[in-house]
Amino acid sequence: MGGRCRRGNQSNEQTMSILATLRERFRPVLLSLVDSVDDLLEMIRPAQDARFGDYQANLAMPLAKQLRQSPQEVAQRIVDSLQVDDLCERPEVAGKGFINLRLRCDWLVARLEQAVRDERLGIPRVAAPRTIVVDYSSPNVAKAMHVGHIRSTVIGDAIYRTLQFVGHHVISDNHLGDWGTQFGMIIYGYKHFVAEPAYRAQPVRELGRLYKLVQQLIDYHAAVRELPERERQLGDQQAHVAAQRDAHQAHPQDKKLGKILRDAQQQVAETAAKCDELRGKIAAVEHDPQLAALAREHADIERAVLDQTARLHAGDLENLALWHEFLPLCKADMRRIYDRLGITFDHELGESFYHDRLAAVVQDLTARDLARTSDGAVCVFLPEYDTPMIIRKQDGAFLYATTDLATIQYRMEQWQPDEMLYVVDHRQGEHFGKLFATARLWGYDQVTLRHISFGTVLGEDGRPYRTRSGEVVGLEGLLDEAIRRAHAVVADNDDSKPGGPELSAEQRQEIAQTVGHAALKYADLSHNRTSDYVFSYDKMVALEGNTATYMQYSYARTQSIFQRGNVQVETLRTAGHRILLTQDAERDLALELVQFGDALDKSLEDYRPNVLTAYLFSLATKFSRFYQQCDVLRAESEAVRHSRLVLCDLTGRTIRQGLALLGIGVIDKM
RNA sequence: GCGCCCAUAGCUCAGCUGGAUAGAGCAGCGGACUUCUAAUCCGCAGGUCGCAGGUUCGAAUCCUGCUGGGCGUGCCA
Repeated sequence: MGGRCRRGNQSNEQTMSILATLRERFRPVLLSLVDSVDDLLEMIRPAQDARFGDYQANLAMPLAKQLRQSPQEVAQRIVDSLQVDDLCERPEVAGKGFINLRLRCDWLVARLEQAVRDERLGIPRVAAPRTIVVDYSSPNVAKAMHVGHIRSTVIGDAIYRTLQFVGHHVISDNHLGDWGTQFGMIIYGYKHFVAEPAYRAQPVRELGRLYKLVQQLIDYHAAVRELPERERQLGDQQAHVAAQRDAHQAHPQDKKLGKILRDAQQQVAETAAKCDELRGKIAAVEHDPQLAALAREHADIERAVLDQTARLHAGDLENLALWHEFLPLCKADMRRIYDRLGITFDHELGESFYHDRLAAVVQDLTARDLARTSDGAVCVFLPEYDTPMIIRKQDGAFLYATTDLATIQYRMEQWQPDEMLYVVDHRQGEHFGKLFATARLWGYDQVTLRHISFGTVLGEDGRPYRTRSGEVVGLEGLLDEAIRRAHAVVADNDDSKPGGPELSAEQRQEIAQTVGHAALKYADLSHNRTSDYVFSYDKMVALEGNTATYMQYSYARTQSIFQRGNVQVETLRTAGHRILLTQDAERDLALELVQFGDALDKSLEDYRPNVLTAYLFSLATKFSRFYQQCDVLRAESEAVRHSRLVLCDLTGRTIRQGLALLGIGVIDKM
């Protein structure tokens, strides 16, 4: 072969992703034609259709305009002076001026043979590592984690792992909600309602019950207060609808009136639903004599809870002691779930950590004239927003925004990051917009602050995912169910193996865990993070098509071949076997393998894990086809057999590595 | 009212800063197990890319308007 060092000492091109390599080859050619070439280089991309080769450059068309020549002519000029003969076949100009590139087989082979010998599969570390803080998960420790926490946790973890793999200095920080009203609620609940034996037996469970109880009582009083106003509103809106209906009937063809009527009707429906909800909350308490009694005794519970919170924040010894007692319990409980998911953080600096810095933040912003008092609250007014960011309430309390500012300040002092990523749902977009704008005014204008937003997890009815009774779905139950279903499939498949079952009960259980957790994570990661997605157990654990299981299955097949063939993988890697790409399926697989780096680059471009899942799915598909069409162990010759074994090994390693970056594990046998 | 987001095949979704005949998976139909795991593979069928204009050599992609939906909107996080 010998082609792999053809350009040897020239650059680190050997390890660059293919796209980057191709772009560097185009750069000098384009620079000889025009001044600004970066946008044009972006127009080199993987071919959409195999008929157009492996890569295509679409830059001749826009260039033709500037140069006042025909696109075909421009394309031909570029091709004529393009130096790619070592890595591509002769480039072709096609259609309206597309340049089609097909990689040479010997170049592909050289790439692969290099990857075989490299622990990192030939993926280089970035030349200029950045320090990046990734802020994700961030649950309220006082509440059990629920379905709403999956996306932030899983997406954040995948971004963290991927950034780390490509060589950045990444710091993960779980910004726990450990200091807010939730703790005031628990403290109040503990002081008034605790069942001591239950607390001694299962403290977190009892704290959870207290939290819910206090919440219910607060909701009750709020509902009692709010209902009359809502009913009055409903009456007004119904009268409005009646008036609009008359108007509409008088002018049935007037579209505007029709729309006004529909809007009014919709408002009525919304208000009616709201009233029902409030009545439901009231009824739930009043129909239960014990709850009703508690509600009467604790008429002032809302204010009392705020008071407990305020006392905690003010350093009240009793409340602080309770907080110190509860927090480790809650955190340990939370840790259990993270352990199951295989997620760790470099730091868990919760809201409480920043408590001492909040007053200074407000003071500093005020001193710099960035904040001023308005209606008794300290506000930062921003030109691009109608409403200010409030950093201290009328009553003197600090807010989420204040803590976030203190957090930015701390992170900048402590870690001097180049970038901070907040993996938080899209509803907080405006909050982060204001936060970042304020931070920049405050002087943090060098760091890149980014809100990595994501959509809501919906139920199959298209509404935010809830249980049938309307409660949020606990994360732990979700995991259990995923594993239960995975187990059923694993057992079923094992039972139906041609040679009879191969797995022990323990193995099945272990596999079910890996497969179940993977299914849950993958369902999330494979969707574009910015869109809402419909959660479905059936789809998630379908275990076929574009799922983690399909990849895990592909991986298991690679390992199974080694086992059946008694192949020592270490020996295989060091033996220097040549890779032979004779069948289409082999070349397709080879091309896909070599594009791992491209996939990582693209996935990180906009922090979209679904780019990586799409790559892995495509790789697994190419492997399945190869597996189907090319005998490995019974290959026609030793040379082909070795070549194919090496391809299997590379595929297995790439799948394992790719899934690892998504926080998903593999199993040798399933 | 204002602001942000969304609308692509029966269903769930991709579609990268505008590029060649819009792609997957599921569901449907038809094939392939004496075979390294059939959790697979091959084929067929299925779309006026919400509607109407505009920008351009070229628009699912950019702009405007409209329709339908979601979310946010001064002291929650």
